[in-house]
Amino acid sequence: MRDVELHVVMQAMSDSCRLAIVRQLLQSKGRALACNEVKLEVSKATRSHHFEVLRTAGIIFTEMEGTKCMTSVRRAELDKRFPGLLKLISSRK
Amino acid sequence: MRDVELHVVMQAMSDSCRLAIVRQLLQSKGRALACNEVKLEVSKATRSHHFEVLRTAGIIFTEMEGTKCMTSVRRAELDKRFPGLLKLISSRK
DNA sequence: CCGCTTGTTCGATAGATGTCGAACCTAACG
DNA sequence: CGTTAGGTTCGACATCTATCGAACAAGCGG
Repeated sequence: MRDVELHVVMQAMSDSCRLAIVRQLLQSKGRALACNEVKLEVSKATRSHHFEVLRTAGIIFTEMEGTKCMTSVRRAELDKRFPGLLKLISSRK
Repeated sequence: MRDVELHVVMQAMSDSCRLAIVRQLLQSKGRALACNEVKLEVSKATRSHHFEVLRTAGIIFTEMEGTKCMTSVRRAELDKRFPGLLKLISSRK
């Protein structure tokens, strides 16, 4: 993930669905959420797709727990590589 | 421009060409640049397209001066609406 | 007035992206 | 073991996007 470029991250965050996902994750104060717990108005398939994009961009981290996949934001890594990014995202605009 | 959403800005910055444009503008310390002055490895048409996208997203501002169009970043507005964004962009990664 | 410089616009094209339903997979639960 | 719940994968599709060359427009400099 050290080689993720800014434009890739920007690209990942350029969709309002994905922005919503990350914002909800950030709001859950470190507690990982199951994909299902995130409120979104799209189908299962689309939802899965968006999580995949975020994962590929190095923005989220997913850990399987039984049949659920618990997801959280890679806060530390992102803050290190792109300081200010998460703050920017969480300030709702 | 008060109603530009973050995902629109992100979308605009999700292309490495456009990121390069904004970075060069930021580096020119407030001096507006002609589109031509910005170093890019794309055709005139494509270049024009990218400037248009940035303009629409409210990121740059263009003023005609003879046949040239002098462009600069809308620093103040962006800093106000999305604090940290420009810093994030200019830190080369 | 002619040609050059600077950009814009148009039409075309190839590739990426968002979206879905349906089929599938795999743990957990009875 | 059969069923369900949570996700993924697979086409399919429509839309968007980046890119280009060519044609156009509009100042400017001689």
